[in-house]
Amino acid sequence: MGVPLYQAKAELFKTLGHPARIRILELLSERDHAVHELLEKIEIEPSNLSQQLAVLRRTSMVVSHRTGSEVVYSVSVPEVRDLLLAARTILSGLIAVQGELGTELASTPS
Amino acid sequence: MGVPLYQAKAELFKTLGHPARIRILELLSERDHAVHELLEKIEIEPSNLSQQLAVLRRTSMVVSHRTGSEVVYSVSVPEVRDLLLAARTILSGLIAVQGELGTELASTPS
DNA sequence: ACACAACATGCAAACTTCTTCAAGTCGTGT
DNA sequence: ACACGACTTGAAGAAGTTTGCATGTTGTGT
Repeated sequence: MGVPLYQAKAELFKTLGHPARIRILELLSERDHAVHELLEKIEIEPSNLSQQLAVLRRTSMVVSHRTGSEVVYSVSVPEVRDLLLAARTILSGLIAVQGELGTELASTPS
Repeated sequence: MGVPLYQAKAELFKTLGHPARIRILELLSERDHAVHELLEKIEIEPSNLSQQLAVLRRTSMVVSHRTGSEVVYSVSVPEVRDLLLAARTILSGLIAVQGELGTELASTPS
């Protein structure tokens, strides 16, 4: 076996750990987008977008192909959408937990 | 609204983007563990483990409480397990994609 | 052949994260 | 009160990431 599974997982999550890359994947999981379309929807410099796309390409999370003068990107594994949804669920769980912690702190008698 | 959702997601994933933290969450999603139990199962220095636990604590992904002389950690949001499973699914999807890419490259006629 | 649009790449500065060591806190047993 | 085990915290250097600018590459229209 090559890399331990937990390390591969860590690298996958690290790849997702950037706001621009999240937005890209959210947009691509709706439908394919050309780079200039992404550029319209994400506030970021073109070269920066290219860098972030390169990161996603290196991990094979997205693939690209030229169509005439534009380059179109798509997600390579549709389950990415599930991952983003699971994240959303956990996020609401987390704010609930943080709420509890806050309440506890405010209402602790001693 | 505070922080945009995609940024909160990115931070969640960033928190997961470290092998030790993945292992911790995997172990804790099975059952609660005291720090010295984690230490037996994860190859890492005690102070480093503490640092990683602190990261998970800051994001409220885990909570801790003392029981006598030991400190016991637990996951605060059980859905974390789903996220780890989703990651595993995507990972197998990814190696499949990478396999395809390799094949394509090897078999391209021109 | 030339100019232009659409992207990608190289690189350096600014910033963040990781790792380890030394020092500190908090219970437990004696 | 003292020593010890179980953890946590602070700090600093090493390592990795992010961002933007300048420069390249590759198609398209003229």
